[in-house]
Amino acid sequence: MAQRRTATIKDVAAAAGVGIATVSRVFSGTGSVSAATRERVLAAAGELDYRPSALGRGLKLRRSGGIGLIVPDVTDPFHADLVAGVLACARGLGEHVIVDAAYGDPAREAEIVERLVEQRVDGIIAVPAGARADWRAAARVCSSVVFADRMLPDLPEIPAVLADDAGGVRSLTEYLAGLGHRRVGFLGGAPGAPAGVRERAFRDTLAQLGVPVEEDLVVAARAARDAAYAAAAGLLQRRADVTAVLAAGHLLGEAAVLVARELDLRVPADVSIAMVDDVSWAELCDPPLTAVARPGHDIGYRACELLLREPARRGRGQPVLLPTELVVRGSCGPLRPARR
Amino acid sequence: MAQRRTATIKDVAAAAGVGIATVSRVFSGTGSVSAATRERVLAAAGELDYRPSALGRGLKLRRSGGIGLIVPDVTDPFHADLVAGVLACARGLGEHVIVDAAYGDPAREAEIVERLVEQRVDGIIAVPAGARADWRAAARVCSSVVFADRMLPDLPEIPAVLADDAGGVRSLTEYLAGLGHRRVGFLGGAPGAPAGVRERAFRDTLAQLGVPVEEDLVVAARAARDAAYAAAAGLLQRRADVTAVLAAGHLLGEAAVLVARELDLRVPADVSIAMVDDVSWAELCDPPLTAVARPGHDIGYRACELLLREPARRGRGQPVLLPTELVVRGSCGPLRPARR
DNA sequence: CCCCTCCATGGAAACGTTTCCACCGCCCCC
DNA sequence: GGGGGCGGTGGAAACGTTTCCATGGAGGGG
Repeated sequence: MAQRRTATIKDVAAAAGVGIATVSRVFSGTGSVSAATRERVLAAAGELDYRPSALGRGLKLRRSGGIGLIVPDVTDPFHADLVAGVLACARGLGEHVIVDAAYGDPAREAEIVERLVEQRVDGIIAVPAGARADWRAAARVCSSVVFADRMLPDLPEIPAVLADDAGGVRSLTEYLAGLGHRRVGFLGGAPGAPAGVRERAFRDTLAQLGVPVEEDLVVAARAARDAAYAAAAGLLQRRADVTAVLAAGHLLGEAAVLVARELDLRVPADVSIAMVDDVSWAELCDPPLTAVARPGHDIGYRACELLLREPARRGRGQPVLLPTELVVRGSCGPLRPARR
Repeated sequence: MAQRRTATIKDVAAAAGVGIATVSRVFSGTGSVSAATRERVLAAAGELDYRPSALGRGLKLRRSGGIGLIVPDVTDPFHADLVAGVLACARGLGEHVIVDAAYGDPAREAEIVERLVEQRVDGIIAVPAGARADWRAAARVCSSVVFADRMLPDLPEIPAVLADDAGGVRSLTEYLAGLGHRRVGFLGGAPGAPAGVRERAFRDTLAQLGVPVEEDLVVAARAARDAAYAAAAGLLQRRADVTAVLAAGHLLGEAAVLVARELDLRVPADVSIAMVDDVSWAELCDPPLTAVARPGHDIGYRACELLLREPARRGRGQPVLLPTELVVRGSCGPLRPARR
């Protein structure tokens, strides 16, 4: 039982009195093997505690049977959802998933891509941080690439699965405007960030509704807690006349809630707050936060499907857009006389 | 540039006019190669866009250069932290990480272990769901196993890295008792769950403080949102005289907060609430929740270190215990006259 | 001036699979 | 009754590395 080394296909073949080709056929399910022989092979394999080596198979097949997944941060609830979606799909297709976090650093991301290529992964799903990694090379050398949640303007040819952020922000903006708000603050992502879609949607929707956009109310912050807090604090202190805040991400929403509390602003009596990303704490807040849910799990699942099952549909056409959903809770109220 | 197939070590050797052994030495850093030759090899490799294949190397070395990580749910903030810790450590050691989620299902877990063994991972880190997976076999066949956050009583020989849950619950219990609370409800994990440590610590601490434990106040719930909610609702409705609730996990804490709100109980005026797991929403709650922080990131990091760097220290001795920290916020107040 | 050592290098044998090919009976159909 | 498939099987050649071993010089000490 406690054999010197892990059993190989050769050992099984010898033990079962057949050729290695036959053992291979039994385990890979290809070709034809008589029932009796299969039985014998399986028995021998069980006896020896044999597990086929993915390394040997991978070398021969020139693919590892796994995919790579790069997210900015596994700790972020949205990205965690996305990871779960990829895992769910990959499991169904018999692939394992190598996960890594790039923390928004293009250099780190490039390094991860490099490593994944060496692993000869069957494909890479990434929430890309930047164009520094040689995505094209990765796609060419050994695998295909699908972007999730974000796409890179420089690389339109790489397929992507995105949430309909523009639609989400539009419904949020319309909702706030519908409540009578005219001076709505917008907390957005970093200036150059690909999330510019959300800011554009905000501006467009307001324009469409005939509400003038005050530049002063649109602020941008890096995707970090401190930056988000600073941005929110800056906005609410500078403009005491703001009656609603639209946070374009859960970190920004968190900051808005914290700053409002710090400034003793009642929600929604003094300010209405709404955000993008319906993370779990939105419901725990007091009052519960109105938010736009973005389907992180589905994005991951779909990206994985696109990568592994639909090579045909990849590469041509527009990114896949998944719908968002407005979840109205208690953090937004009708316009009241300006505070102060 | 767009070569027919990805370049191999042979192609590089031919292009550089050297033997493949030399190319191998250049890339693996072993043996000695003259500077001039190294230069030539690197140039040729660059020209051909060569990446060594981890598959070939793995086959020869009989290890894949990756480790497996099994958690109940990547979406859970605590486990996400743990994953991040493992990733951080593994990256430093040049190993990749295959992540999968077992959702508390021992059968699924066993299947994942099986797959990881086939991948010939260098080791497995698991937050184990049960003893159904053949952990011993996994450890024997190809890799070593380290448990994180939980251990299995049936398998004391498998090394583990845990949070000092007993200590955390003790400080929480003492804190509540110190505020004068005598009828403290305890929301704990499923009856058979390994988290029994927490319930025991609760009972022991109370006993030590001379506070009698009322069985009626100690309830258990499966690790799911609905079960947690049901348990919390049951407790608070059944015993209106409870003045404080200790939730032994963030899902249970969430449930307690929601139920308290549902029942129109003011926190902490009517009930004090405290929980294990200092997840990010604890600070966003109103009032912010007092909690015991468990070092998820460190647990992951340490488990990975133990697995990859300290094979000597594995196997012998007690599990590694990492300290917790009581974070006092505003959700617990001094005892007041019973509600009603 | 010779021998021993050491560095730089190449050849070749693993590592554990899959799969092409060839082979052998057997059954079925003409 | 003979020939042509065809199901079942084994041999052997890849797949891309690492590494042991052998070889050939160069240099240094006796």
